Amino acid sequence: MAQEFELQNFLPYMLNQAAEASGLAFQKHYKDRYGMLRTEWRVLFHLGRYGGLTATEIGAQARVHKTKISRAVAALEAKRFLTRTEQACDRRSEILALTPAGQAAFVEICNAAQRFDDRIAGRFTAHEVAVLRKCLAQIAGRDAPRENSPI
Amino acid sequence: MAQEFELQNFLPYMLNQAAEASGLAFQKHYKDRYGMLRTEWRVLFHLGRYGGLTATEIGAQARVHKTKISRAVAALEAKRFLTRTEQACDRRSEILALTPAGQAAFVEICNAAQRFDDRIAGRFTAHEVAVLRKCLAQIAGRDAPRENSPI
DNA sequence: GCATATTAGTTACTTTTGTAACTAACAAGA
DNA sequence: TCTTGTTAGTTACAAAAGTAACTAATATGC
Repeated sequence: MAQEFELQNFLPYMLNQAAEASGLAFQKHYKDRYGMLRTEWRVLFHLGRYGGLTATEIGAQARVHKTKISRAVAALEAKRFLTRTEQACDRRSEILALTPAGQAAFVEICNAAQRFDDRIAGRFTAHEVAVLRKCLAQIAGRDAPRENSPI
Repeated sequence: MAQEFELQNFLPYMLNQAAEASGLAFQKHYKDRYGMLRTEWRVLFHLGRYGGLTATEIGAQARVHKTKISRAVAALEAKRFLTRTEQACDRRSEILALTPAGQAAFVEICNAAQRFDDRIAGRFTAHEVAVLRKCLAQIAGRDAPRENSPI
């Protein structure tokens, strides 16, 4: 059995290669352009898309551990892309919101992402893309304990 | 445009989530069981599958940077999973080969991988899996400068 | 009100990875 | 032979991610 096994056809390996390749290519829109890390771009996205949120809310939506959120928020704040606002009712957490500069970056990166996605999808038929998305969603949803796994 | 963009439907994001979920689930077969990192398992695979190779040959086949290979080889050697044999003709490189223990681990992990792959594929129709593999291979192949990128 | 538990977030420490510089061995041309 | 260049691999240092422990604020049960 092990004699016929090929890493090239192993789905987790193929997924990893495809994810790395596309992720690496997309980096230029947030890393090269703004010096952001992936988690920073994700936090930026959630704030841009859903408005003022607390760090915990972002972590829950993005399924990212609070440590990573904390670091990303600090980095975005240093870049003047977001501001924190204390809440009177609960002084433990703060509402995070994008500054105009953060908003601008959000819009630009989202537009680039949309074009990037279109470009990948353009290589396949509509049916193939539909199947791809369905399979990816399925695989991401299952097999993933996820609650607190990617810390 | 940025207003409608959804990270959940962004292919690089979906690929990343699916890769992480499946990769995390498969880890137990090499990390929990043998304390190996992913690159170690990949090196083990190449040696098990293709026999004695030098570090550079593995790196070329697996598209992994020599630094990562070097560290993986050292770790596998410490676990007594491989041995190095000097070449008289070129004393810069050494032929790497699995020990019986390394062979055994290779066989066990490959078998687990085959079952794991079957289990994922089993959630979809044969046609869907074919489309998925085709798309993944395409995406991994393009968009990837790869030569020396993931160092 | 007070002890205890929970929640939000940060900080410290460890492991892994990225990047670059380095040593050693070989190759090739003057 | 003696540079100069290339290749194989390792090591050193920096950046990032994982893990756990921590502080501060709030909630809960008595």
